[in-house]
Amino acid sequence: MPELPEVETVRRALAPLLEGRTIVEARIDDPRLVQPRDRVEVATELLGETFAVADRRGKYLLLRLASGRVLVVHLRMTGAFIAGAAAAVDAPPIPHLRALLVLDDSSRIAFRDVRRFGTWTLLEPDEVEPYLDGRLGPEPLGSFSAAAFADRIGARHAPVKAVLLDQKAIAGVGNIYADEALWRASIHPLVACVDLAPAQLGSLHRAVRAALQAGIDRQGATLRDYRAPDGSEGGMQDEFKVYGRDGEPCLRCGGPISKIRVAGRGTHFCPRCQPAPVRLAADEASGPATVRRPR
DNA sequence: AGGTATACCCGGACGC
DNA sequence: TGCGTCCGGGTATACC
Repeated sequence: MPELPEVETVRRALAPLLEGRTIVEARIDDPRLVQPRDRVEVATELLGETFAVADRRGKYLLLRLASGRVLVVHLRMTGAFIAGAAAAVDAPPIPHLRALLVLDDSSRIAFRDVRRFGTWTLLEPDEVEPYLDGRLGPEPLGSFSAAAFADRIGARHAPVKAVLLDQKAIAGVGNIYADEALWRASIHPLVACVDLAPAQLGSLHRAVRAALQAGIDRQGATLRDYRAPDGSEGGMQDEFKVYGRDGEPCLRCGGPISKIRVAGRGTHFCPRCQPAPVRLAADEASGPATVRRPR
């Protein structure tokens, strides 16, 4: 599922295809994509617009238009752009096609979405900043200091994994990269942020940035649905330290990776390298046998 | 009130 | 073969 690294990969691929191009045909097939707006209305507003810059904030793709309006796209679980040969007129039909843009160079930009959770939100210039600021915390790969990170999450009582998933805390981290970052920082996903030592907050800050950057460097992770607009797969899934590796040996200590549920999400970690919070010791008898108390 | 937990949307994958 | 259950991003709603 697309998180920051996947969305950034999509942005980089779309930018040269979109920037400077004018929309000569716009079609929105799925009313869900733009609700509560009317799909014909949105398509009509897009028609004749020229793409200025393809930008990103967190997991949102910001397709800035010459008029100052912005098409804010969220891929959610299975949303994907298809451009180039796979979207050409003579290409085979695209399953789960939800929208289609034709540009003034005759190229086509298709949007496919199996689960239909994806959204296209067309915002007026003055709506963009309030929209994003109301939903997102700071950009983790921007000028985001360890001190700012600690200020932001250090007092939270929720499990650190839940806080990493909170887009208002830090933008762009999803389930996969949260697990990867916690492993890199050797922090148990259930530890409350407020219980993290200053050094741990520092190492988590570094780990979040490193995990996301690794994802971008490998052009994202393809588990089943994610594809870049040209249909290519990412390579990050081969680099995962813990995600999807339950039962397999930890790459640091050799012990078996565990899987539990945190904040309603499947959570992978190494019980030996990422020691459980003391608070959990009482639950140990009823919990999974793999959860160990730190020594 | 503030923060946290849960239901919900949707449809493919999986298991019985 | 078929049906029920699971999964998950973000938001609305419930909860404490």
